[in-house]
Amino acid sequence: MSSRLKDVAALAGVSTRTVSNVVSGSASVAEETRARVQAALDELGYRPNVAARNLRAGRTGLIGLAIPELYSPYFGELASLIVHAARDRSWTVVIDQTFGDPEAERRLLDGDGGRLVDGLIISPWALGPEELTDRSRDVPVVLLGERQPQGLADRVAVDNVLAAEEATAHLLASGRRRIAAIGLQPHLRNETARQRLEGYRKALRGAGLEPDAALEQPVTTLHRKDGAAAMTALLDAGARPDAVFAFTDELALGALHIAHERGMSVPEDLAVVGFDGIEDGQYANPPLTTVVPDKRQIAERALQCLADRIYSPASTVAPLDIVVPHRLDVRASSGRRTG
Amino acid sequence: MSSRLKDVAALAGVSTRTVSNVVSGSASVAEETRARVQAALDELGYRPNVAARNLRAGRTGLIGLAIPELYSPYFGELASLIVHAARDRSWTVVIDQTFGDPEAERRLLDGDGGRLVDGLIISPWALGPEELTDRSRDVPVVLLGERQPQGLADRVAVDNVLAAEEATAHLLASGRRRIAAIGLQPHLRNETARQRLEGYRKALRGAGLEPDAALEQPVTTLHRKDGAAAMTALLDAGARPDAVFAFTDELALGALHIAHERGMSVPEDLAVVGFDGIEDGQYANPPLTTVVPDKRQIAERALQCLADRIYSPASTVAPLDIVVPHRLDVRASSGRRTG
DNA sequence: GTGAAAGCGCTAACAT
DNA sequence: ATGTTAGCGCTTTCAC
Repeated sequence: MSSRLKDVAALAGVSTRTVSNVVSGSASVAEETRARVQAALDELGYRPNVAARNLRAGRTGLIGLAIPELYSPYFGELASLIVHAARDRSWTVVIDQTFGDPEAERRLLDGDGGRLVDGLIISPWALGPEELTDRSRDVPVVLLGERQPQGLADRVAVDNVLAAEEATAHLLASGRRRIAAIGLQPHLRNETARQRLEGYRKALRGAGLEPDAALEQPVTTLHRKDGAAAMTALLDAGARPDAVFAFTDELALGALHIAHERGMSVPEDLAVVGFDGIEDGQYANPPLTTVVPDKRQIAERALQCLADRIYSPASTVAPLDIVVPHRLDVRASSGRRTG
Repeated sequence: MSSRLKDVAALAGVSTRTVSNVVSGSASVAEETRARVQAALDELGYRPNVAARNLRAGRTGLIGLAIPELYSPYFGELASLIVHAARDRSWTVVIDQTFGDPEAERRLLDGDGGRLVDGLIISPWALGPEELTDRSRDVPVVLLGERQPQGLADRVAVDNVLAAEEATAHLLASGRRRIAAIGLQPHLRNETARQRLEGYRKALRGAGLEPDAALEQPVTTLHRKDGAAAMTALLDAGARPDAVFAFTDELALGALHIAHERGMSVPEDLAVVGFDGIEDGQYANPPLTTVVPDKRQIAERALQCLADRIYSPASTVAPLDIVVPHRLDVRASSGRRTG
């Protein structure tokens, strides 16, 4: 079926060495020979065998991206940026979905039965900081979001505490006082929700308000339906919030949906702020105010970390803790109250 | 660094053959030997070298998924399902984004400089049916959406004409008469938009209406912003539609957004129907009526096609043209008009 | 500038 | 049941 270097060499009447040189362009080849080889290459429609190349090179040219799920807008956007940026570095991305399963995360960190990838970017969900530790460390790993306390891997993230504090402060500044937080995840070891909660409480205290447990609503996962359920629970419990800070945009959109269903007008009766800067938010009714992490930079820096570790395996540079910028995009959902 | 079969064999005092047998579990090994080998395996933290295995097997265990973009909800959901279903078949998916670039699509079909994947699932965007033809055909290909007329590849899709006809008929049934179509793409060779337009017109004619060019609005790409721009153009041109059939949900959501901005109430002043069944639609205001392709089945059947071709390369089964079911999810955005 | 050949790590055909 | 070894297709050292 497909032809090998040897076939091309035979056809061109040269050795495989020469064909290899022509293909890679590395060493110099006499012009006349090159032309003859190229003709043979074209005639046979030669395609290099990646597996053989990899075996030889000791690298696969593949990097892994492990995210909870691909279908949610935030991870979709992030994955898109990473796949794109990886191509610029001649890497191909293989994507794994963990669906928040700690076993799946552990397995991937552990190498997943086979050294398939040269590096791994993982966005942990179920695993907490200390569990990110004990792994065989065969390939470089970059953590998205979570910090690894013993410093066993590079890490790229926004400043969640600060961002949440700013989002909450923005609501406070528009005169809101009963600001609900939607998105606590006490059942997970994951730090992200904890940090956003911390920023939220910090802002409240900074404004002289004491956090009210009745306004802090946990969720199971981070989808629209969870935001809707949380909002429903909040309202049914009589919490009477005048604003909501949701830890993700999807949660915010779910909450928004329920607010409409219940006849509350946004932002008059209820201001809503989300987190993630997903595209949907701009087209919600009203458009959603949100904390926008610089996703492009997350992708870029994560790949840069991987590149540094992969191409300088001996490097003893201490693990990096990279904080990427974010901004608060203020839109209509958190406008000043008119009522 | 990482250990090879040979190292394990040396440690356990057996041959590589035996270690290989233990690892793969294929041949029978004496219980006592197995235990000794297993101990050595564990001690060295052995991980098989995928590249070597692939080279030996003549397969990579990788399949390619080429889609226009990963960040849009429809492709995100589809990719998620395909990645998931691939894992069930012990395949790993490498994702490529073509961003609607015909060159990128051609390159991927052509093998992309190296036989990296065992099979390719591609959702063509810029390339038309006839251009899908001339390729080296090294690995099996499944086309999503587009048909390849010479029958050079399997194809999986919904019946676009029928689905569009049903969507339009649904709007007609609720008394709409000036139904706009948003999503024509005359600049592309791609068949999908053409088929949905055909179904739309068919339904109109079936109701005794003549298609009105002023109500047929082209778009450049298929995002919310394009839907918004198309809706704006339609309204500014004085087309006065009483309903919109958008060829994708994202277009529909963009149109919905503008309708709200212009103070039109949905569905009273304007009914809206989309296509794709993305999750966002359910949480829109009002929730979006949409044609829902059975995406799970698209993923499943596409992988099945690939599996059949990959594992029976000699098979002469004619290329399949698989039509997966769809349904119309009627939600509030196309409710009966009250005005 | 080009050829011959070793070897990357694995599996399986061929031995015993 | 287990050892020995050829060979998957490629790159590259060594020789000329």
